[in-house]
Amino acid sequence: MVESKKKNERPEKAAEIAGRLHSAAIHLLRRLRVRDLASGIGPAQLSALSVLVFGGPRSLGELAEAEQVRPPTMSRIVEGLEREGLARRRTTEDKRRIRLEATNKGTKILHEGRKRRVESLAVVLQSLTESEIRRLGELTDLLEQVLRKL
Amino acid sequence: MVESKKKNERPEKAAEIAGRLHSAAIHLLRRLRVRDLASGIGPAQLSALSVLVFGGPRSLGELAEAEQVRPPTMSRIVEGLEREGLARRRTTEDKRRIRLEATNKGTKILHEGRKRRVESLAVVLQSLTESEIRRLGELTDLLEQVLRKL
DNA sequence: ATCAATTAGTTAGTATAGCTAACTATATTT
DNA sequence: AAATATAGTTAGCTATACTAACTAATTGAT
Repeated sequence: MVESKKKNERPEKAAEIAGRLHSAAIHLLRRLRVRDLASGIGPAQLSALSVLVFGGPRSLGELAEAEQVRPPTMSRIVEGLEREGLARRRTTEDKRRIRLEATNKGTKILHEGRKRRVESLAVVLQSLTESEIRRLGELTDLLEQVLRKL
Repeated sequence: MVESKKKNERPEKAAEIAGRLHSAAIHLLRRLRVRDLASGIGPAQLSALSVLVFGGPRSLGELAEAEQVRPPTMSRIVEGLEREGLARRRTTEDKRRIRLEATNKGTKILHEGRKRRVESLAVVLQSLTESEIRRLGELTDLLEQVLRKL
């Protein structure tokens, strides 16, 4: 990467940071995925389930949108969740729609799995100084803010 | 989330940040993946190719380790890259080993694809203030540092 | 009130990406 | 020379993604 000291360096800096963030996200998930597997539930199922648990019941289309996948993909993900007894489909007044909700088992599994999954990351974070942890929290805020605009 | 004002709140804070970072990483990649697809090359192939392009040639085992996947998985990823003419296998002195290298086409595709993929993120970043971008850069440093310990 | 259009979800078929187990071929060690 | 170890591949399974085409239900227009 060639460095530029010209006055308009913001776009380059933004692009560089974007690339590094992207790469960091890939590697973070690769490492945490290992722990996901221990719970016997895939990352897409886990993520969808967490929406139901933390965000409450919703339709398949809404869940697909929240998870940024197409409806057929979500249909299969839910199929897996249902097979494992982690979520259920409920009929609604509008008979085309379904209402998806987490079961007690799903809620429990999620909390346990989430803990295990993020545990190793949390361990590393605890080795940081108080101020580094705080700064990482700020990064997360900023990142969440950026994601809402994306 | 219940807030705690007790003196030992670091572990909780770390766990909470770990969870949010995990979730943010998932959603960041989901959104950027959409642009990946435009290049007709999957995310695993793209990521492996970028190691070859930016990090230079290496064996299959080394690449698998860098990418945190098992050798059979990398074998298939390379198969795809080779089929598309983006990388090639070369024999080495030790005839068990292979040397993987990016082709010119692979190098070119990667640079173009990388740009397009991260473009939408970079656009959003540019809408932040100068100081927010700088802070995001600093915080990305911190995240990379954490990843090295993970 | 009926027929067309829209909406919600599923099914079918394809591709990528992950795993383990078992295999082949080469290199190293005893 | 034979046993062991290492590097990759092959085979077979699962999950996750897509588009296209389907069914069923609702809404809208005539």
